[in-house]
Amino acid sequence: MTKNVTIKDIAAEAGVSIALVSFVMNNRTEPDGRKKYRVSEATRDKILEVARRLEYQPNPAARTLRKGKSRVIGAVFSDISNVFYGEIAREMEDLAFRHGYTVLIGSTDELPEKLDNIVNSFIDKGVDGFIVVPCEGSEKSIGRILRSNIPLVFLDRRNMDLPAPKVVLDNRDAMRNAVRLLEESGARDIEMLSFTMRVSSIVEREEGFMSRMSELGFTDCDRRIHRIPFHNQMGYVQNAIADICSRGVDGLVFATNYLTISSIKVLNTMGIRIQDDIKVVGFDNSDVYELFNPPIPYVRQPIPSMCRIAMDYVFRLIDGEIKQESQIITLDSETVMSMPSDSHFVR
Amino acid sequence: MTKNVTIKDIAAEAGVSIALVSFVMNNRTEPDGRKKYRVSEATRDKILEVARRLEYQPNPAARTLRKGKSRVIGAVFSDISNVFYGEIAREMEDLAFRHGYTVLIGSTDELPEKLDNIVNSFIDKGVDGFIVVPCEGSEKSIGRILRSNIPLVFLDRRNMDLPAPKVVLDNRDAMRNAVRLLEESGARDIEMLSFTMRVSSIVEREEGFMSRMSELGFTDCDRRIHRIPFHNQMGYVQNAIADICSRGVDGLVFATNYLTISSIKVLNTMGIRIQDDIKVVGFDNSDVYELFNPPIPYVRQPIPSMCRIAMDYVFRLIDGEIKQESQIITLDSETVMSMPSDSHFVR
DNA sequence: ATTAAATTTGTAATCGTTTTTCCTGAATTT
DNA sequence: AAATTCAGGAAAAACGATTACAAATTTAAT
Repeated sequence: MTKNVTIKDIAAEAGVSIALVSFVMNNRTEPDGRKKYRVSEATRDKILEVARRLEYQPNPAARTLRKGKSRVIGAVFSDISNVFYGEIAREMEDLAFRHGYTVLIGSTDELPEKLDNIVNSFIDKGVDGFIVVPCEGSEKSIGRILRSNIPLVFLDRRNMDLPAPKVVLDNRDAMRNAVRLLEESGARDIEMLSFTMRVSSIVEREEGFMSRMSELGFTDCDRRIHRIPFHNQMGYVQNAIADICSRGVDGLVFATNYLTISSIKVLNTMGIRIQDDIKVVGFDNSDVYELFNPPIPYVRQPIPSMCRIAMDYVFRLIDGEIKQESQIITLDSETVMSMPSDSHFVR
Repeated sequence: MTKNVTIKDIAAEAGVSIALVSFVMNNRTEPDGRKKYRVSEATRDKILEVARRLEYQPNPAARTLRKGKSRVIGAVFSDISNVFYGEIAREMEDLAFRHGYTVLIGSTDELPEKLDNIVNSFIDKGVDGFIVVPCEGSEKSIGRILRSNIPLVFLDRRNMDLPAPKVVLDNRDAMRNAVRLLEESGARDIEMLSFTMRVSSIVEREEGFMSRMSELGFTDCDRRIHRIPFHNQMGYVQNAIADICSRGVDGLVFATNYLTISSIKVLNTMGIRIQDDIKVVGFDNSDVYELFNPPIPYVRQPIPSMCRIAMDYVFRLIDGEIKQESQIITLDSETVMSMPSDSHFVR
């Protein structure tokens, strides 16, 4: 806003060249012991003193322009106000900070146009790397990231065969486990609530469901999956649940946390006793599970590991330690039946 | 990464000067009808064609360096994985996008050192404006923002008498309403669960509680407030709730959403019937409220308005339309009592 | 003392845009 | 025909930092 202190001002004030100031400010240590810029103690101290006195703040734009790196990561999720992504964002923020990076966040609402806007905007802001949860129809925008040569890592979904690491849950196995939990608690007539959206996570969870169900001898597995549109879902959930209950289903699994929670609300409102009239297994953690007796078991994603691995990839891609190619990193889910421990609240 | 297309490449390819390219790319129209750059249709088209063909992406750092504006807002919250801040973040993201801005997010965990780190990092990244939920002891870091002449707006809290707009809830009134809801549902012996943290929102909510309680004729109002430390709170919540219940309290209000939800969980685990053995009113929205019968009423903050107003201030400060000075914008809370359903008790 | 080597510091190019100033030739006016 | 406009465009100076290279100075070696 007002005239900011620049390296030049410091140089003038300290009576040295700007190069020297730059050197001191960055305190470059000889990387390989070879000859490098050295500064006498005296001048170094004087420069530092002046910098402090004038409250020097290096200009990030100039630095970025020169170095070609902004130390900003762009994270593109479905919706940051969804706790699942909220936790991911939090984890990434912490990891990024430890590496001197910050995180820009964008929510797509599963709309390719929004994703496109965000991607363009982030490229325009000069992010050094992307972490993206791709929505349906986002191929074109993702292509732009690739062509811009900005490092890219996919998270949560791998529904595009592009040369980038993909950090995902073993969704198939996760849903098989969910069904198994229901079996163990005595459910026999099990169905699934899912989205029509064809993204890998959803599709694979449905596959896991069908896989286990056919092992159990069911032949109409696909008919046991109820798919509702992602947008304006609440009405559809009500209808689906009403339909499911009318047919005396006694076990229910869900493709996402959102479906789980809204279904629980609907069941509750309808006066259907959860874990008694119908058994359910949740997907992702939620505050509501432990309000039931017994608590609603659920399948949990290892969010910290997912984030750590994904961020590690972007950093290494940015640093040029590895080159970007198609690879899939699959993480195991955890099934949780007891109450979460207190440590859950400690950060 | 690889050589990016610059304005210079386009100029060469189109056989014009770089100035012309810049002019066309920014499509500057004469601001006051005075003499300005004029470009013939032909050259304009050619430049645009070349730019498109070469997939030109303007370099944001260079632009920022030249213009002195980054079009990035820094948002500093307590914890982005808390739904309350998640919703705020989402709202801000949308508003920012409409104005061509993006949002950097930082979580302080109510720790002044973390806030300090975030603030420094954001200043270093060159944000154009700050929206901050200040935590205890963050005066020094906030001072740095002020001295950097970066526009600043406080959100949710106003516990610092500094020259910046403060967009806050009418916390006093909100909590008076919460108590009133309890009165109406028949509670007589009402207490409050709060944090030891002395930030304005908490303090004012406590004041509201005491204000209404003394109107009701209670003289020991302050003794009716249980304050627990913010960090590692779960154990404290358990103790506090146990203590409260042992004294036959029949109504309970909470200073935050976190306290509400964890208390509900504890009460539930202890086998205490909410709205029956003890009546509660929640603070901020939550998925859990409507699982009870009748649903737990709550006090809601007008998040969209808060964000709209706060963002409006930063934008106008950035544009120099207004000058930064101390002022407080107070918003009214809403009390929500959803319809009772025919659901059974959650237990 | 003289020269070579080592240490400290300055010069200038560069990163990619934006923006002010100025130049050219043609059209219009007088 | 000379003077005046004006459209269309080029040149160059910023913006603030980094960094290769050269220059100056000190120290060491003979």
